Amino acid sequence: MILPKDLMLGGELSVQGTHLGNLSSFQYHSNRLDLLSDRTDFEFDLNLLDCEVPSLEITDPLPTLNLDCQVPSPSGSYDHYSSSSDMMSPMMFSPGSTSSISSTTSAIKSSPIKSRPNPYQRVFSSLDSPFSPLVMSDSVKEFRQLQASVNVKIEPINQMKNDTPLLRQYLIQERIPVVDEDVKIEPVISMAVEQVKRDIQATCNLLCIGHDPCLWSKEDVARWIQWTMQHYGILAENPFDCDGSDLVKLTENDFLLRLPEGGDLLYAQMDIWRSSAEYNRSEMEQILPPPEQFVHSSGNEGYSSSSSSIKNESRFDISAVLDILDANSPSTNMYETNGCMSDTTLGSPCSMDGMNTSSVNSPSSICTSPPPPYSMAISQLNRNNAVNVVKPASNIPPEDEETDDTDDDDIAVKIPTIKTSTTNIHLWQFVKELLLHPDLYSGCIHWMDREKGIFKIVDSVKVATLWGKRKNRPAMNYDKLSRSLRQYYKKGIMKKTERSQRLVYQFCHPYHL
DNA sequence: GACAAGGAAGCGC
DNA sequence: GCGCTTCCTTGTC
Repeated sequence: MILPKDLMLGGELSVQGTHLGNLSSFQYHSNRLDLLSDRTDFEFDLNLLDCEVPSLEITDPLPTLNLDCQVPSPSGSYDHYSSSSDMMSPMMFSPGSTSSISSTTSAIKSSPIKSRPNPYQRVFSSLDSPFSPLVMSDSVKEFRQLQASVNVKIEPINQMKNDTPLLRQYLIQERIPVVDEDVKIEPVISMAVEQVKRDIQATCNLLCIGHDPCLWSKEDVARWIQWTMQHYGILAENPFDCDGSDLVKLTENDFLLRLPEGGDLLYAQMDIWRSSAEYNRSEMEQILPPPEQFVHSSGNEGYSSSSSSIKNESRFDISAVLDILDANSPSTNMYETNGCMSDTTLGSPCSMDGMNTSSVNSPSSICTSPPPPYSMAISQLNRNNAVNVVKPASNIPPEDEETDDTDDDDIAVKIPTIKTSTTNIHLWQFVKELLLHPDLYSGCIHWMDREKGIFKIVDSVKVATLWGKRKNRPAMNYDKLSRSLRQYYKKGIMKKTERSQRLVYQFCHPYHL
């Protein structure tokens, strides 16, 4: 179940008269109910029950909220909502999942539960929950004792300094309790902001667009729209024929008018990007002296250009910092384990069965989104930061620097790649890149079943050649490339197709998304 | 012959 | 250590 984004929690949580702290969040997962307060985290295993889960009563100032959820049956499960998903991949719900949640709360009614990824959740997916869960599912008896009633008194969340819808959303979804004013909120804000930056940076790298939507060209907008729609499974033509400055002026209604199915999601994403850009601007204004002062203090006339250019360069300085953060992120490791992450860990590739955990998706019901396809690329940014400062993410692919005029180059040049990710890109990412540009590469590789991630290499020589150019391996051939692809079988990135077919490979969920 | 599958060693980061 | 790259063998089509 997804908490409506405008539902504010924070009131007292008591179970059978025992005060358990202030409720920060509650969630239904496929097999458990989580109640989270600022003191601890209660987890109930629904599989141990043959009865309905306890009802939650939320009293003033909000209307009563009655959640009447059925224990999952073998044929269905509750919508799954986990907090550890990886950023660059959409979190999905199991297509077969069902939910029987009824509510009398206006907030809930105004926010119908949809089997779609929550854009806010996706963005903030990679942060660890600050809670150490207290698992109480070992004993049915214990649960039955607690089952009697859970009374939640809701009190308005105190206004936070620097509060923004973005941060509030993060606090709620990442189970970070909203507390009294005297509690330090800065570290939490910092975490949220850094995570947003990291996610956005990754997307920028992937799409070769700037961080600030206001500065996007029409092409940038189209690229971002296409990418976002694809990741949210929105099947429609891009209805936005405008540049970034016009895009950011659109309201949610404007988005919905243009895109009734999914316009709200796109708007939410745009809102995040816009907020982040504004935050960056304010941050830069604090960090950077005025242009004139810059010139005076540094003596470098190179900085005497317009303030906008200075901001632009600074933006990439920040990227370098984010790269360092990214390099230290546990997300990569998460992918490599079993592909699934718990709610309290960072995203990993998981299954689309349960929405969940960041980063790309697997059959397990716990995980959710795929590992960020750009993680490696980002990790290289720091090393190549100098390049970035001079030439921010551009559409100039590595091939541009070569003098080779072969047809392959002509094609490769069109691929929007990032200089910094040129040689560190993973093969599966490269393959996806080709697959995502059927207009350019359908002649050598194409999807056979996009939903299942099955694709066919039509021209093995060309694909290998392109890969070799990207990796600066002139001796690359299909034999070597296919060997690398087969390595992905063990890693869970790809799998053998049901029926062995020549030159046909299949991505594991959710790497193809 | 082309390709699939996988072992093994090596390399660069 | 990871993610390939390279080389190799064996088997299938």
